[in-house]
Parts: sequence; C-alpha cells; structure tokens
Amino acid sequence: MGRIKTIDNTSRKDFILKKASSLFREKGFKSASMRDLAEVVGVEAASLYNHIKNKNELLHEICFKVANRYNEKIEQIEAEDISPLDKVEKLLRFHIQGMVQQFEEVYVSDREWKYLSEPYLSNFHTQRKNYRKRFASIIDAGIQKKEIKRVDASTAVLIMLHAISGIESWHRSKQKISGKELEENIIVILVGGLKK
Amino acid sequence: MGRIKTIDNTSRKDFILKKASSLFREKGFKSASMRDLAEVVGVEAASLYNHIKNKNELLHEICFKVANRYNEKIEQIEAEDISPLDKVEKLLRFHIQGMVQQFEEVYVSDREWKYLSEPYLSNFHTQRKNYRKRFASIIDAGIQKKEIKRVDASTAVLIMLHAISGIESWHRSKQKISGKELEENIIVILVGGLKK
DNA sequence: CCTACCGATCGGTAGG
DNA sequence: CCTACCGATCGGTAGG
Repeated sequence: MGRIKTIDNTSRKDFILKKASSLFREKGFKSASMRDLAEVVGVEAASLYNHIKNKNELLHEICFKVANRYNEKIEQIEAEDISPLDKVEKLLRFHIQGMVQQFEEVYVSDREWKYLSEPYLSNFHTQRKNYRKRFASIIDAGIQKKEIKRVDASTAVLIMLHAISGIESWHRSKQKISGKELEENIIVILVGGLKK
Repeated sequence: MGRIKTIDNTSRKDFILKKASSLFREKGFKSASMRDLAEVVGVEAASLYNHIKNKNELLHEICFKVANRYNEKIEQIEAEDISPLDKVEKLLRFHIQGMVQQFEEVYVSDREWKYLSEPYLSNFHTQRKNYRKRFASIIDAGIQKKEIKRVDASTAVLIMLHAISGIESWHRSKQKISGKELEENIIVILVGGLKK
C-alpha cells in the first residue's frame, strides 16, 4: 500500500504541475492564484498543499525541468562529430520542437522565471548564462572555420533563441502551417542568415 | 493660473508614466503595486489618483503609445518608393532602435499587453494583428519580386519581431557592443536570412 | 481532501 | 497631496 500511495502521489503532483504550467502560461505566474489552480485541478485550494510545498515550488519545478533538458541536449551536441553550423542547426531544431511539443512549460520557463525565489533565481540565471555561452562558443567555432559569417556570437544566440520563443503566437493561432513547415521556415531564415 | 496648472499636470502625468513603464518592466504589471509606484514617484499611493484614473490606464497609455508609433511608421514606409527588401530592412532598423531607445515602454507593450482591460485589450489585439499582416504583405511582395526567399511570410514576421524583442537581455547586460553594432549584427542575420 | 480561518497586501475612495 | 480607511483577494495553516 505504501508503494501504491507513492505512485499515486507522484502522478497527482505531475498532474498539478501540468495544470500549473498551463495556468501560469495563460495568466502569468503572479496573476494566477492558488484558488485558480485548485479549480482546474478539481480540489479546494488548501488541498493542493498536501502535494506541494508552496506556489514557488511549482514555478521552480517547471523552470528547472526545462533548463535540465537544455543542458543535457547541448552537452550531447557538443560531443558530436559534426560541423559547428550543423550543431547550431540541431540545437535550433531542438528548441523549435520543444516550443511546439512542450509549449506551456517552455513558455513559462522563458517568460516567468524572474518570479523564481532565491536561491533558485540565482541558480537559474547562472545556468541560463552558461547555456548561452556554450551556444555562442559553437557559433564562434563556426566563424573560425569560415562556415559562419563574422557576427557577434552572443547577439546571434540572443536573437535566435528569442526568435524561436516567438512561436508562441503561432501556437495560439489557427496554425495555418504545420509544425514541420514552421520548423523548416525558421531554419531557412536563421541558418541562412548565419551561413557564409 | 489654469494654464500653468494644466502644463504642470501634463508633465506630472508623463513623469508618472515613465516611472510606471520602468516599474512594470522590472516587476511585471501584476506584480508592481500602486504603492511601489508611489514610492518611486515620491508621493503617497492615494495621491497618484489625482493624475490617473486607475492602474489599468497606465498600462493602456503605455501600450497604445508604442502601437501608434508602429502604425505611423509602417504607413510611412509602405508609401516609400523602395524595394520590398529595403522596406523590411527599414522596418527592422526602426524596431531595433525603438527597443534600444524606448526600451522600457516597448518592453512593457510587448510582454504585458495581455493584462490590458477591455475594450483596450481587443483593440490592441486587432492593431497588432493588422500590423503583422501589413508587414507580411511587404515580405510577400519581396517574394513575388524574387528578392526574398520563398518563406511563409507570417512566420518570418513573427520570428523577426521576437528576435528583436530579445535585445532586452542585451540592454540589461554590460553592453559589450554598441547599439549601432547590435543593429548591424541583427540586420546581417535577419536580412541575410531572407535575401535570395 | 475539506472547512474554517489567519495576517498581509491589493486597488481604490472619502474627506480634507 | 495626505491621513485614514474600505472590501476583496492573496498565499498559506490548523485541525480534522
């Protein structure tokens, strides 16, 4: 019975996290109340606290889940034996797919992380800076190899990552084009913009 | 005296709006309280209401100020006798400069507009959709003229506008490169990505 | 998982 | 422009 209970609690918490991602994405972290969350979960507000510590915990679990996924991916791609420009393309495709498939949590992690409480805020900030630095190094390697234009690598990273987070509006709209078409369009423009 | 009073009230309101832009950018609209605003303005919270109707008014004045500036600009550029690709470049430079020079209000208009109250919310939404449609038409004209790659125009608009709003982080950072260099880097990548 | 409730803070008003 | 204050709502707890 202890076993069953643990499993139930875990999935219950995952369910709450999923609803929280959706709610925070829709209303913003500060604007979404625990009573709002309780309503979509289907319990009274007080009951949520049997599964989570507090509202902040919800946000940091969402943000770090996304951050961890990014860190694992860039680690993997850095180790691959392909050209820097191909690494950039792979990373961009990964971001685009993440935005399309895990839209709510990626969006929340992108736009609401500033409401993280310490020490999570500092930790997230550091991870984010680190990730961008590693991404920029790949671009610099491509410049050295003369397969990428001579641009400021940090600026390139910034605009590419933000360009992709803009898919938000596509996702919310009538989706005139498919996810795959969307991906190819973005790659054409962004990789095309970097390629020498 | 009535004259002087009017002038004073106007500049006082502008001062409040400027502080509000800065505060909403920093903390987010929902998270920034009228008491926070009063503190940076240097009065008691109740005194703010002699200059403004309510908190919502602050947000919609900020958002529509930015929206009006964009509408005027695209109207002007549409009428110019230059190639579609040059129009795109002009528009992008305009957005980049706006982000650098009127950072706080542009940022707030971009990220906090969802907290607008009706009828401003619907109105803003319509203007925004309209602006993007006009921008996309310029890109489509460039595709027809074969000076722009065959991309989905709405997707291109989305990612370009979001790429630029990403300058946020540059602005907040140590500004390793100048505003002009930043602008040239973005143009190289984005216009380079579109050009056939 | 619920009822009942807390102290804090919110946007905003009355009245001067 | 201030003091004094309002009703509403917030995150969270006690106790069962």
